[in-house]
Amino acid sequence: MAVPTASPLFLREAEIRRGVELLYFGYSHLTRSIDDNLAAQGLGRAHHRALYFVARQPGISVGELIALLAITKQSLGRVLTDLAERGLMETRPGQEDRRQRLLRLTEAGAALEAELFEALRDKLAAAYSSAGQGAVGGFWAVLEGLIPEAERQRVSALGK
Amino acid sequence: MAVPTASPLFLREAEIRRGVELLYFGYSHLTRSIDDNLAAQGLGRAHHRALYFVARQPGISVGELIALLAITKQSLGRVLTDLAERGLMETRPGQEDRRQRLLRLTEAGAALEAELFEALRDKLAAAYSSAGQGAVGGFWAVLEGLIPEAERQRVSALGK
DNA sequence: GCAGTTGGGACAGCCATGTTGACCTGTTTT
DNA sequence: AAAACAGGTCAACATGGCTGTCCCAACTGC
Repeated sequence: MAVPTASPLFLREAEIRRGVELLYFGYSHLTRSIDDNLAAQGLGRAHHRALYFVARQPGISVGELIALLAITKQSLGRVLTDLAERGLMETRPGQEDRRQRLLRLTEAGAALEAELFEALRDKLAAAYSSAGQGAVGGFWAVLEGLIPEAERQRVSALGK
Repeated sequence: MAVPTASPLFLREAEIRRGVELLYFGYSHLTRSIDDNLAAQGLGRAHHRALYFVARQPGISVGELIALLAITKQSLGRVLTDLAERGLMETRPGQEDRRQRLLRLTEAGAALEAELFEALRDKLAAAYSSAGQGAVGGFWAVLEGLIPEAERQRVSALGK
């Protein structure tokens, strides 16, 4: 009866709440850590997400980026326009399908992305390090479990 | 020289990017999983955060909640007003300091929070389960490392 | 080769949620 | 009694989501 693992739904409430909270605060602090730098460039988080994923996958099409970020054409269009006007991003027509606009960062864009990434890296590296090597795999595994199958492939493909 | 762990900053870029991406997508999917339910009540994510933390710590003061959420009095005030008008939350003056308005959920509020929590629990329990028991500790440990010392205490205190 | 679909851009307007600054009311502290 | 504090409120603004509509150019299939 009183076997600890016998009533997972009930007993795990504390573990679940802990996970929800740590995920919320961890995510918040990581993202906030670059807000000042972004604001100094006149950019917001939405700009950073575009910058980040284009850095990660140069030549990505607008449609693919929309699917990845799960936002609308309109929302993404705004930030892409801003980034292009600031000389941080540029587009080239696709070779196979010339309707596509393949996105890539300019040198300035890549430099900014690298600078922002540094802050993320420092924070996350410190967290990896304080948690210990073994923890990182668990961290990844749980987060992967939160991502629906279909999307998980898209995400893994980023590390292509 | 060529010891694998000898150049952490350089070698870990891939691991860091993986962490950034999984954290982003994992957090996104978890939060999106309750958006429909919230929207059906005419509420947004900001309302849920207030609901969640008041459920977690009944009798929390407005000031403490502001500190926890790291938003302004104005922003929080809007959602608290909405929640009170909908009969989901109520306030009582503090006994020791009668300037304080201590927050708690009404029965209806608690019921709604429980319903929303169920969805979070299902998603996160599935992730815990697919990742394996051992992974959960690593998941927590890395996230804790992302939270600044001062705040970490506030967060741990939630499980009081 | 023409029709329909698709990739992308752009306009207009709405909503949620964050921000600041100023000011008011009570209550507590000194 | 004065100052500090908890909280509420008003006004105004920014960001970044959303919808709907319309357009163009390029690709695809009959």
